Amino acid sequence: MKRIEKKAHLLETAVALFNRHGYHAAGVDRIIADSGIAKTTLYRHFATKEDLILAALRLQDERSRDGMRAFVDQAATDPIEKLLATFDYLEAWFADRAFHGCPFVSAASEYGDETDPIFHEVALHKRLVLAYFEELAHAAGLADAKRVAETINLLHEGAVAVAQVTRDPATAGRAKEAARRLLAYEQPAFA
Amino acid sequence: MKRIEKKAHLLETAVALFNRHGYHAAGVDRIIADSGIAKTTLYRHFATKEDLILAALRLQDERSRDGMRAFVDQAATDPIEKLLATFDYLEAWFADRAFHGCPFVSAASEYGDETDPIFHEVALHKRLVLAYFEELAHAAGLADAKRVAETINLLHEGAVAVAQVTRDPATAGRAKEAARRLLAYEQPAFA
DNA sequence: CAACAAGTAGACCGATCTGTATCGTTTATC
DNA sequence: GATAAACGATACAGATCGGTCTACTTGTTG
Repeated sequence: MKRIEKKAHLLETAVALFNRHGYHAAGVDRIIADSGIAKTTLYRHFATKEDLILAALRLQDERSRDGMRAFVDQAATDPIEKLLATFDYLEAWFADRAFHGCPFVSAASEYGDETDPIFHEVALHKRLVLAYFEELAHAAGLADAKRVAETINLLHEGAVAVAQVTRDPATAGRAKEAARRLLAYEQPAFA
Repeated sequence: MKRIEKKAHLLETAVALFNRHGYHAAGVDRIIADSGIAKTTLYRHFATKEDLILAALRLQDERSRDGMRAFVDQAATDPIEKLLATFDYLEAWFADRAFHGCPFVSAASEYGDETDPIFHEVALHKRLVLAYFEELAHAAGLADAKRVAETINLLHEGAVAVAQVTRDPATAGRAKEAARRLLAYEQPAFA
């Protein structure tokens, strides 16, 4: 492994352990043991464990939003169908063995103080995801794009929470059907 | 404080700390410090911390389901209106200072192993809540009560997750409106 | 009142936590 | 090939973790 890859490898290991066991339960000792990288090296790249958590969240924010956008763009061209395709992206995520619920919601549970930098990072991610839904709803020419985006967001978050406990990827499909029925009755902006 | 109340007081303190800080972060030492009860007494009532967590979850399962049922029964008589009233119950919960997301989802995040007794307790609670929605949907005479219940459940879980991060009790109202639109197009069982 | 159960305070245990210090080795770059 | 930065291995520090133990006090109940 090249030196430049070590930081990335540490982050990947941390992400996996944080998602699987939680942020408090996944200790630094375990992260270095699983990654095979020395503790000194970890603390050279990340000043504290909190820094490592923040970096893990930022990585997953970027990766999940880029991934959803890429998935949606190749799945559909019609904006309404794109909104619905976001649920197919969810289904693929749920089917992944590594899925253990939303890492951001989990982080908000363990660091729920609103002044905590970790909570702030979570809130930022959620705002950006909602903004993407709003972008799609606006592109679909819907009269109340913001409200539609909030509803889609509710169904997304609900599907994630339900799938976390039931381990059933089909949960995404049920959320998609609810979204389809709701979208069927939405009015276009200039009608 | 009567002796018999000490166990209950310990549980209340534990519930508050678990919800505020998470299950790993809320240590036994802090629970006894906040409750003002000796550690020996805690371990007389609860063999391990895991037992305490399980008891905290069972208490909240019972309390939340009984509370929702009571709230709904006094809020409406029509079964459809009862389904919608569950979102008003959510709104009151979100407005509570002590609200920090769903304690069961948080527990599932920190104890995500499916063989963990804590995860099992979470899954049980979620099944019972879903069964209640199904009971209401069935009473409403809806053709596909199970699917309707799952959709209501999705909106519930979504509202909780969104409110955990946004701290906005009005989230419940938005979920309620989505539920109302969906229910408006549902078919009765014998029509 | 006697007797027993329950509660208190706090020392203590071994394990684990985050983070640091030491020091020899590897790697990249000029 | 020299130099400097990065890495590895490991010991260590101080705090905290869940949990036990002892010795004493309080409360309940027949």
